[in-house]
Amino acid sequence: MPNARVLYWFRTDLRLHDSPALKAALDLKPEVLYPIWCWDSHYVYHARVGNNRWQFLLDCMEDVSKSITKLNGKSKLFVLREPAVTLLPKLFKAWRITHLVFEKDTDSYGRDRDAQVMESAKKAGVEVLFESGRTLWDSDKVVKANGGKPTMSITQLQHAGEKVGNIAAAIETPENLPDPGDLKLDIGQTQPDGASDINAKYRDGEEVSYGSGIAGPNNDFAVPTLEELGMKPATTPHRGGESVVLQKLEEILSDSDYTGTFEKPKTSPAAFEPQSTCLTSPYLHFGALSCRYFYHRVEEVTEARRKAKKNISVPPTSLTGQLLFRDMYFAAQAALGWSFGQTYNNSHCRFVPWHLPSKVNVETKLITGGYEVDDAEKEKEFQRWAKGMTGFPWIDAIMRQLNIEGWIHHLARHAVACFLTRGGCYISWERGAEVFEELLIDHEAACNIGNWQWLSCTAFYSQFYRCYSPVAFGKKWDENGDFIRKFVPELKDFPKKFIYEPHKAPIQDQKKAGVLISGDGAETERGGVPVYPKPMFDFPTQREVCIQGIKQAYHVGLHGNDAKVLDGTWKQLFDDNGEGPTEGEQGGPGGMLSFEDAEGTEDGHHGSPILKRSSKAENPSSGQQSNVKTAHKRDRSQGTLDGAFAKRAKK
DNA sequence: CTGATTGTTGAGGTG
DNA sequence: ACACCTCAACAATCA
Repeated sequence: MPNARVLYWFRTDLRLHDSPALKAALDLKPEVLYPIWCWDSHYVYHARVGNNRWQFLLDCMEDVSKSITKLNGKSKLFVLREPAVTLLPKLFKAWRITHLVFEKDTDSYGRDRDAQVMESAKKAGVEVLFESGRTLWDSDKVVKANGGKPTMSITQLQHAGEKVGNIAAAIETPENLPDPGDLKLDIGQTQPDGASDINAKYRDGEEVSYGSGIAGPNNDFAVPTLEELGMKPATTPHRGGESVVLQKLEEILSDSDYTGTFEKPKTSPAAFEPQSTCLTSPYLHFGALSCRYFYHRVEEVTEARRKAKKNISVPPTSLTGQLLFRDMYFAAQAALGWSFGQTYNNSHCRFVPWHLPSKVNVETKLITGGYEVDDAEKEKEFQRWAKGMTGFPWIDAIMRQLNIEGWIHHLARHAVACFLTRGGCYISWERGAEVFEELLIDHEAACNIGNWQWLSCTAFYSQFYRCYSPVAFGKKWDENGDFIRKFVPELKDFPKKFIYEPHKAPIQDQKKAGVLISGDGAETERGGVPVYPKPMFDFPTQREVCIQGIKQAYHVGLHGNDAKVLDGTWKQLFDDNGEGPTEGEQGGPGGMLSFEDAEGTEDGHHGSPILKRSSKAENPSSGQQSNVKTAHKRDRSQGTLDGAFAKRAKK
C-alpha cells in the first residue's frame, strides 16, 4: 500500500525487536510512519503509579525513541500530551492518517479504551490493524482453546497453548523506518482533569506535562522527565530500556548453568546485590523485552545442554515456566475481564470475609476504589505493613525494599502477601494488590491480581494450611539476617540470635546494638536512639485465627458471583464469632451494614465506565463522551496506559 | 465413576 | 547439608 500514512501507536510494546504489530505496520510499505505515544491521564492521575515505575517507563520511552532515530534520523517517539481517546480522532485528520496500528491489549482497561478508539477510527475511515504480541500466545485464543474458560492452572494453560500452536518465532528488528510526515499540528488540546490525582503524594511540584501543550514544553514531542510531571526523583536503582535489557539478556544467557538449570523455588528471596533472579519482569511489562524472544533464546540454551547431556530445569520451575505462568494469568484475565481484579462478582474467586473489604458499586458490580474500615486496629496493621513497620523484621525489610527499589523477589512477595491475608492479618488481598500496583516497577495487572489471589488462597491455589512464617521462612535463606540489616538499618548491628525477633532480645543487647525495641511504630527515635517497633501481634495466635477463618470460608464455599455475595446475605452463612466482619444477618457485599451508594448510575447505564455515554458530558471533537462521574478511580486502575478523563478545553 | 496422585516455592522434626 | 516424614487437609488431574 504505497500511499499508506501510518500512525504506529506504542503502548506496552516499547521495543523494536520481535514486534508483530510493528511488522504489520511496515508490511504496508507506508509512505509515512508516525511512531507515537499518547500521554495518558489514566496513568498520570488515576492508576496507582509511584515515581519509580514512572521513571522506568520514561527510560523505556527514551530508549525506544533513540533506537527509532538511529534507523531514521528524521524520526523518533513522538510523545503527544493528550489521551488517545480524544487525541486520535483529531490526529487522523490533521496528519491525513490512513492506518492505525498497535499491539493488542487484553487488560480490561486497554480493551475498553481500544474499543472506543477503533470506533472513532471507523468513523474517520481509518483502517485499524492490531497484533497480539504481549504474550507467548494470543490470550483470547488460549481462552477459546480452554473452552472459553479462564486458565486457572498451569496444566490448563499448557494444554490450551499446545492447541493454539507453536510459540511464534521472533521477528527480526527492522533495519530502517519510513519518514514521519509533516508534524504541524493545528488542533486544540483537551486536558485531563487532575482534580482526583491519586498519585499526588509523589509530586512536589506542579504537574506541567499537559499545561505546556500537545507537543510539550519545547514543542518537540520529547519524552517527558519526572520533573516535568512534578514528580519527586525516583529511588529505584533499576533502569528501563530495550537496549538495557537486551544486553542484560545476553549476560544471563551466557551463563549456561544459571539459565539452563534455573529453578524459581531454589532462588533466594533474601539475595540482593545481585538479586537471585534475572529481574526481567519490568522490561516484559513495558514490552522492552519480548517474552517470545526471551522464551526461544532460553530454549536454545536448554537444547544445547540437553544435547550435551547436562542438567536442565523444566517448566513450571524453569525460566520458560515463569513465562508460562505469565501467560496463564493473562488468559485468566482475558476471560474474566473486570471481575478478575476483585472478589465481588468474580466467578473464580472464593469469597472470604476479609477485613478492610472493598466498597462496591452494586449497579456496575465494580469495586469503587474505596474500602470499608470494619476494624480500626486492622487499618493500623495495614498501614504498618505497607510502610514496613510491623515489628517483624523479615516482613519490614521486604516492604521497605519494595518502597525504595520497586522490585522484590517473587518469594518475598509470597511472604508479605501471605502475611497480610491468610497468614497473619486476615486483610483483603485487594488492599495488598493496590499497594503492589502503586509500588512495583514491574506491576502487570494480570500477574499482580492473579498472584494475590494465589497467595490468599482465593483462586489458583488452595493449600491454606501451608503458611509462611515471618520468622522461619526468612531464616531458611538468610540466617545471619544480612537482608534485614540492609533494609532495616536500625537493626544492622543486632545480634544474629535475635535479628528475626528483636523484641526477644534483652535490653542490654538492644542498647549494645544501638536500638530500642518498643511501641507500635509511631515512635522512630527516643532520646537520640532509634526505635524499632514490637511485633504487632503474636504470629502463632494469628496464624491459627486465619487458618480457622479460611477453613470456614472454604466450608461455606461461596464465590464472588454467588447471589448471597452479590446481595449481602452471605453473613447468614458465617458464624458471628468468625474472623472478619461476619456479624449480623445481612450487610453490604463488603461486609458493613449498608451498601455503597450506587454512584454515577442515575442515567441507568451499565457496563464498564469508559464505554458509558452520558448526555451531560461534552466532547466537541468526536461527539463521544467519557463520563468521569461514573468512572471511579479504582474502576480504572487495572488498565495500562490510557483512559477516561473529564474534558477541559485548553484556553 | 473412584481413588490415588500431584500441585512451582511451609514448618518442624528425624536420620 | 540434605533427603525424607508428618502435621492437616484443598482441589484439579489422571489412571
